[in-house]
Amino acid sequence: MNDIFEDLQWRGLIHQTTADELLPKWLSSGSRTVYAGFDPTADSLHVGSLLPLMMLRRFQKAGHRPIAIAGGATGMIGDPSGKSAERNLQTPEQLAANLAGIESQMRHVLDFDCGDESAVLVNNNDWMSQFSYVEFLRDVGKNFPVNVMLGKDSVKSRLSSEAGLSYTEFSYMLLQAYDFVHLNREHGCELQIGGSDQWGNVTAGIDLGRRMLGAQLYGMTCPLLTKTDGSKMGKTESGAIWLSAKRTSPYKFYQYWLNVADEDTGTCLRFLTELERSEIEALDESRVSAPEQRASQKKLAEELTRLIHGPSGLATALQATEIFFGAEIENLDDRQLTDIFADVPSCELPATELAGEGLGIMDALVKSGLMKSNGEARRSIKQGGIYINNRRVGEIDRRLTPADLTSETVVVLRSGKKKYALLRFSS
RNA sequence: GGGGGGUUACCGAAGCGGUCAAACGGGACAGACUGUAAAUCUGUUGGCUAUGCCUUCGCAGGUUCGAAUCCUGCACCCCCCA
Repeated sequence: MNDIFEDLQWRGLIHQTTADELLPKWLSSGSRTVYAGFDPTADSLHVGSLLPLMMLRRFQKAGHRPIAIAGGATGMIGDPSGKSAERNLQTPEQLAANLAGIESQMRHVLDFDCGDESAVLVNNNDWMSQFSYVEFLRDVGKNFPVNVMLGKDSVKSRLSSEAGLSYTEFSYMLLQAYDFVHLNREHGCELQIGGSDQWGNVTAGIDLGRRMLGAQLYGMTCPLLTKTDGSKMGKTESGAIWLSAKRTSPYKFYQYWLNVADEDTGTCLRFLTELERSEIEALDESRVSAPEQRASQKKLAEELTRLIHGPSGLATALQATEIFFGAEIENLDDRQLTDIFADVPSCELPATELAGEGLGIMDALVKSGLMKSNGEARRSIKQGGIYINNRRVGEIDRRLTPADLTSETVVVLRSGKKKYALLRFSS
């Protein structure tokens, strides 16, 4: 059992704890059960969940038992953290499908089958839905002094704002607090971890545990993973970065991390990877001495892609990266191309188009959707912005023939630096 | 209800009878440079079977050899007075 507390501390992952003095000893003196909450509103987690997920992984590796709790019930109500839109109720089928998707992703990070320290995924709707309103008020609500609740930052800030706070949102902390009590009773869970914005909810759970069970529970929060400009990690103009390969291809996932700004990379390495301190410090150094090599970003992207998408996902991402940034495309088969160009639009054409004179390049560009009109295609070619299989096209009367097929049936068209389209010639 | 102003390409904005596919700025796209960054520089930015042809300047008509530009009606927007 290594000293997890010290490791977390130098990584900067400890924002606040409920027992600064006791916690290190408590963690190193036995196997504990730890939980963190996740949002089951989609069938995949996104990059924002990576930090708590890695936290659980660190605890599991240090010999503790992780519990991931999906907020099937609390997710319907909404944390009163300035969200404007009402949450929608999900059907039980949707929720089940989402949980299944999330669990399959968690399996990459957590070990669900290793005896005493096996990870567990639970859904708080399973026990919340058992309560009647009166029962909940009697068993749980009775233990919440309103003056304490009013003292929480999340409530105070909302009360003084114009938006106000609905009774439902005000009650949110009771639900989350009860989760902790339930997990303690059913699973012996004694520590809750979460983002620093969860502090109020975490401590509410600890208070409730003491009142209802007389139990000594602990809480720990991590800093939020944000970029230096204050925006959230994991968001791009085109949407969130997901952990599911279906929603975000391994290539895009890899590229996201490869493109992290220098200033943010050190934090990401500490928060999201398991690299040794010495290695991370060497990378910090490299960002000063040889920033153009971006060794930190490469390592970060590599570690995370391997963890989430496995060695084969990483291999695909690396191969795709090589191709997307210049390498000529050759010696690949349809399967590999399909993997690599997973995000790229493609269009089917009959193989006969290639026969005889072949298919005019301008025609091909328009049909692929890469260019809106012949005129645009003509311009781009003249400007040197069009490539076939990553080889620049020189003349506008270039024609595609079977010799241009880079695999059994595919020709790869590219406009500019990164815009690709596949033409599939089926017989 | 009365008076005035506006509606131009992706956006903003010139043009006020021919030389207008329409200045200029932004954006976007491409190229060079570069660290797959930022900045910078260059080019392009209605369509086509392309030194020409076609369709565009709120909508519908009209005047004229010729209209984004003038006239009439309609729609929408803004301002001022009641």
